[in-house]
Amino acid sequence: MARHLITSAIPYINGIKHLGNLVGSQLPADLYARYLRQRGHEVLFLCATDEHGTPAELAAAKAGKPVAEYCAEMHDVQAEIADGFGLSFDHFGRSSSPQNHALTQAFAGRLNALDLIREVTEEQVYSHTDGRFLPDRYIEGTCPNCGFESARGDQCDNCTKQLDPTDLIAPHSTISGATDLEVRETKHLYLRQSVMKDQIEEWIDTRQGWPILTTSIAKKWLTDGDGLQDRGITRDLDWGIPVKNGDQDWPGMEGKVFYVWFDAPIEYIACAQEWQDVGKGADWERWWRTDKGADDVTYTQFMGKDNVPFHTLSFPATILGSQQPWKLVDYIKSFNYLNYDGGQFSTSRGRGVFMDQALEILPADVWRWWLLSHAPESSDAEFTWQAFQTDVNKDLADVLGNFVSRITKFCRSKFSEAVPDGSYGPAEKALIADLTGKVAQYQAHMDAIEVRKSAAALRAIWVAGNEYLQAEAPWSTIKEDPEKAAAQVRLGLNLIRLYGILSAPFIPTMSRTMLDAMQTDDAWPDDVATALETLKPGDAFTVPDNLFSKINDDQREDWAGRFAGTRD
RNA sequence: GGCGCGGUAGCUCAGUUGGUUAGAGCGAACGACUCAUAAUCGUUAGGUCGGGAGUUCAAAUCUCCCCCACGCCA
Repeated sequence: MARHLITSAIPYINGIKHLGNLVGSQLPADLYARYLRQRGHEVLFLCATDEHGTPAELAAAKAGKPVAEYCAEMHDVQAEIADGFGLSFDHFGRSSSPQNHALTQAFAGRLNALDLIREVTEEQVYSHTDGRFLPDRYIEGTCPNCGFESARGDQCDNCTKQLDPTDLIAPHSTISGATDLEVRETKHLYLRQSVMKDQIEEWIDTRQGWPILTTSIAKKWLTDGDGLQDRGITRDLDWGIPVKNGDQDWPGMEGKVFYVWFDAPIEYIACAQEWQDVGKGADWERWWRTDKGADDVTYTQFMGKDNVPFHTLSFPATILGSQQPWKLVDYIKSFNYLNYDGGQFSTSRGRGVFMDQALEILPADVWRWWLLSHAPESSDAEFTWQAFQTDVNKDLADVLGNFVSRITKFCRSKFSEAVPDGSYGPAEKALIADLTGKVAQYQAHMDAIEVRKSAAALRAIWVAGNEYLQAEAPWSTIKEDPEKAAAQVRLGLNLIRLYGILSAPFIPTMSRTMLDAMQTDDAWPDDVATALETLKPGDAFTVPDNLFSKINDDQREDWAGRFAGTRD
């Protein structure tokens, strides 16, 4: 038994995430957490909402609510949806928690004491009407280069010229349209990542077997141009963690908050404190401090590729820079994007299926199965309704669901709703040998967090049951040799149990249904032969309703139209 | 413009350190079966591995050039 700390990239607070976000971090993290728990390992699986920053303030304003209230509500909404998808977080925290405030301030103080923070005076655009400094992308104006009227403060989308907000002709705020903008001097703190370049690079070089996607992104940021750059860790905003030097005030930084990229990953740690403080666990430092018991912890992070730089460079810079014995990540599993029907999912245009909508139209397990079996591991993946329909109908209804159905109904009609008696012969032994190999493959892929391959291996295990039944044909056997047929059915019922156990990380609800119907436990099959003897002659079972109803063409067309764009 | 991940059967994808007739699933055609959600099982068809040049006894796999798609950055 080992100890595994697992975190999923924390989703931003301003709205409900789409399926591409889900499959890029939370869902595969849940798959892995569930699997490790089933194998008997001690797991702490954490996630949270990322709540600070300008987008949260603007979303709250649009909703007409104070930002703290808005975030609290949206956190509960996201928590409920996560629960609906069966995401088995040990705790779903909030980056705005008191624990994260204190910890983020403590890290800043520590880094400052070690001379890894410097103050920089820079010019930023202030909007009187909005009453705030405007990030570059919230300023638009006419491009001085090409005359394009909607050039943004950081770049002109028309001629692609790199811009400063002060270059724009007739600049205005995209929040309010205000033109009463003014350039002001403001002071910010920068984390001196540049002096830590070698240390971080050295650390990354010690990481073995990371996905190419992960290391190539990290290396690029380390070596491109002038190498790793210092990065601002503060902003002129109201909503965030107040800048403090540990628990002391930071002269000159009054009214400023930490930049969201700095406090968000620290929430991974603070989340464990929250987990303890709400009474779900104890001794959180045992998971995070290598001097307090975390040296035997394996820490795995899941995230989309856009988050890789923060997890390979920024967060490690924070931790390494502190020179404190915090647990560093052991393995980063990163994902590419899921595209929607030939284009991108778009939150702003409401293109694609969002998590709440997905649960409205189909059970979570259906989404879990399809998304995980098509996880964008090696390259971007593509969601189409046509593929989704044929894939889940085939895999979940025809291969798995129908297997359960045909066995249980056959047994009920020819024997009873109890496991019949009969001993296994050569064909059964051969199947057990075959499955022993297939289960070993499945485990190997799950251990390696090869999501698609795991799904394929699991499916092959399901198929093996249908192959066996088709070859042995108990419906024929029963006419000449009822005892042999009884053995075949007994094996079939035990296969349902086996499938229920093995499938649980992917489709926990259907697995539960299968195991409940077989009225059995969910012990992992360390030995397949033994596992397939678990249901004994005479053990009662029930015939479950069909596990999954197929998606028909009308539904598919209806949904394809409904989710093509413009949500709400 | 620079960089990165890719470009393998109609579709979605596997193909470790270069080595026997390039694989899987879906879809298609045909056949078997009839317990089951008209489900299942089997067989077959389908690819000049984006294009070109090179290295090698041997390249989807290495090198160079080009094309395409996506993404990141300046």
